[in-house]
Amino acid sequence: MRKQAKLNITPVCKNRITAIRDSMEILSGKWKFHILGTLMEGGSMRFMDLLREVEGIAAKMLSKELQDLEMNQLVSRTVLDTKPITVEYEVTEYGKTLKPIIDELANWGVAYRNAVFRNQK
Amino acid sequence: MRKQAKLNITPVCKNRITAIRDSMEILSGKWKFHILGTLMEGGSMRFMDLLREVEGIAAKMLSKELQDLEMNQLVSRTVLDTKPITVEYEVTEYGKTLKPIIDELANWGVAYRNAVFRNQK
DNA sequence: GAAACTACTTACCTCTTGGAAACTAATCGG
DNA sequence: CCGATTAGTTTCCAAGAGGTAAGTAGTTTC
Repeated sequence: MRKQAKLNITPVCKNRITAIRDSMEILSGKWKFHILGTLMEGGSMRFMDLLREVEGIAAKMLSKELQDLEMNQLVSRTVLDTKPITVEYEVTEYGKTLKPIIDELANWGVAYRNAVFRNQK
Repeated sequence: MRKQAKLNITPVCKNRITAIRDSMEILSGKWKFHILGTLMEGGSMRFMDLLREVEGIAAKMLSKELQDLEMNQLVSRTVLDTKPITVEYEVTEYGKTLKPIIDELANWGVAYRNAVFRNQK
């Protein structure tokens, strides 16, 4: 008799894995969490503000990532009728549902820093 | 007088952003969350089990990602002295501190699915 | 009229990610 | 000895992520 070695994880778990894949597809890339994190702190911000605040990002990347986020309704884009035209970006109500993830990510990163720091002392 | 347009986000926020970057560097790539999620469900699993359970991953990728995770002490590797040699992987106690992130990610992904489903109806 | 600021876009190029497939090496069953 | 199973490694390759730099276009300021 052949060894079966099937674990057959429950459907619930399969859904979990699918859910994780969905989330990560939407939030993939080097900059999305940074942009969202910054926007959540700063409220509504203009393009140039973000370019200055999100350290190291290039205009091209910022533009592309903002488009992605807008497409997924996580961020809203508002063109203001000011002297030199300005555009305001804001995290949508829906985007704010990501706050728990971002907070957990930030918490873990802080704890990681502390752990590494302690170990290297 | 030149316009200053400096937001000067607080140091607290800078740390937050740095923390997010740290987390994402360790957890980057297409498969880390999947592997961790699967291992958290399955307890200790062997290489071939993971290869079967983590849908779509290739041996090369699984091997590389497991090495990364082991290096960061998120997963432990134990060689067992069995007839055909087997290797068990397990999430470490430290790795388990990632559970909140993974849970939030899964929750959000489920909610996202539901939202899309409702909108497309 | 030149320079500067707004918000981008475009072109080009490089480096990394990740997939497919084949190969290694040890051991066991028949 | 052959084939299967274990846990990988190696090689080759394609696609995409992301960086640099320059260009576009409208408006305001000097």
